[in-house]
Amino acid sequence: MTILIVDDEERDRLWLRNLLSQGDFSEHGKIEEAHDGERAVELANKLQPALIFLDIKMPKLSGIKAAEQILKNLPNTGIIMLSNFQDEVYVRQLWKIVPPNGAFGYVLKNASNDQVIEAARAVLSGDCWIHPGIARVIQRTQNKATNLTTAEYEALICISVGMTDHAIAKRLYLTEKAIQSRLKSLYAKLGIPGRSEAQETEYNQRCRAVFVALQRGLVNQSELQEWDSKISGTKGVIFDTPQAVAAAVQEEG
Amino acid sequence: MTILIVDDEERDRLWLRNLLSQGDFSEHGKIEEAHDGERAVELANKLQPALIFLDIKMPKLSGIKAAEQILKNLPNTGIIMLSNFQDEVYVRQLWKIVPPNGAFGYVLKNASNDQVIEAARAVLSGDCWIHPGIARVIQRTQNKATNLTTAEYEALICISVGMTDHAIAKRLYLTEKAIQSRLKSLYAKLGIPGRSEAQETEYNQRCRAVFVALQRGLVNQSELQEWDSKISGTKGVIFDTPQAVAAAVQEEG
DNA sequence: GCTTCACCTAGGGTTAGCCCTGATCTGCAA
DNA sequence: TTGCAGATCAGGGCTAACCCTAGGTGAAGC
Repeated sequence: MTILIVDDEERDRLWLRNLLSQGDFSEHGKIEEAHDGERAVELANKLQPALIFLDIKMPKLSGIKAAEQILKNLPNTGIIMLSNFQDEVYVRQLWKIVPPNGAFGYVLKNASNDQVIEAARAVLSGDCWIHPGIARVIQRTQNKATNLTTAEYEALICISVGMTDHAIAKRLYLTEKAIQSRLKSLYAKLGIPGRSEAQETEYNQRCRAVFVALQRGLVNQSELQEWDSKISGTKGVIFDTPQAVAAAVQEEG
Repeated sequence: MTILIVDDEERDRLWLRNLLSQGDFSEHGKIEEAHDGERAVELANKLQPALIFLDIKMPKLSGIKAAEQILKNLPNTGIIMLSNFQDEVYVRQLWKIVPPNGAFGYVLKNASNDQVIEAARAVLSGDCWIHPGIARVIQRTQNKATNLTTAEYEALICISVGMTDHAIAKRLYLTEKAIQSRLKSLYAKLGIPGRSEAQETEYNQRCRAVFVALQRGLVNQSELQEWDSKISGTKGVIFDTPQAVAAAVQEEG
């Protein structure tokens, strides 16, 4: 049985390797390492490991995207994601790429040694193991009242990088009114009181929404940076929503 | 010579301990450990170590505050701060508490082993060692055109947690016009174009300012969380500016 | 003394963003 | 088919947030 450890930080690779070799995992096989996502995909296809530890934040190819490519060829691979943060963004993304009955794990990097071992065993025997710290995050992504639609999520990202309603509307091929409508329901789901609620505490909803989203891990710093360069750098469609694609095509033709 | 390692993560303590014992640091003394800021201050006063490694983000007492207390009693202690992020907030805070000619270091946690050793040697021989990654951050804190005043920084924090101009003014015992004035110069220093500049890209300055500040590390997530609870929880003065204190006293009396 | 600089204040104007109602269209399910 | 729910769009009202100019204060420095 081969285990693949993928992380760009030497310290973390070392930590996992020591941990795993203390258990009985390495008895029947080897532990291999990769430093980035691209190499991880290569090695996974070559070695067909039973278990892969994948750091999320890596150069070249993120852990999420690497997992997507690996699972395309080898859907039975057990994958354990490693993350520093309990970010809802990542959980959202991960949920989309794992096969319905696939076994995967999600452990935070401050996990105890026992927890990592536990997660490894669970995934190897076909179960999932989710770090307790992000249990409520998962729940939130499945609760209808708090789970954001793609439309609301788009709007959130746009205001987070500082775009105006007008700029967002142009970007998404919608009217400003539509954006305001999206924002309104976004604010509601994030639980931000409006002017009419006459609360004690006054909020600038727009900024408050960004703040709350940040605290909940709906967006995070490095994700936002990517979005910012994507939005300011190029022209055309950002999100692959049907309307946007249609409008973009129509405009060019 | 005694060395003190302060970090709430076992993995990082282990990493440092191994690293230091490989060098020639532990020959003439011991390496001690602490798990949080309070314990660090205790141990520092008791052991009077020549060198202290301090993680910034810790429970009970942050590394910055711990350093402040330690340096009060033992100004000649060499202190090396450890941080995950190259955040300008921390550099700002640190700059205020270190003695003018004190020796200190600032290393990021993704530093190589050699860099840590190098930093330790430098600080022990009375020099400073700053991680290359934050060199430009330091430069920015000393550049007049980009360095924020305390007033602008206050305003930045307030809009970052989502307060309105009105709420900020009430909180800081100022007029809304004063807040707007602060914000205006803040936007200028952050390089955010206004409506009048008629740029291609339109920005909501308020949100954009938060975004830029976040990317530069002028504010960060955990800092903002603290500010938020401080602001929404209590009434009265937030920042210790003279006017605010005076106004608060006058109001009560 | 004077100058400089950072900061607060003020007034008056423009606009973006939030609020409400209501209409249209879609897809989904009873 | 009917009804329900969601998303989009519209118009009109309101206020917070930005823009400009300009005067006043206090501290630091020549």
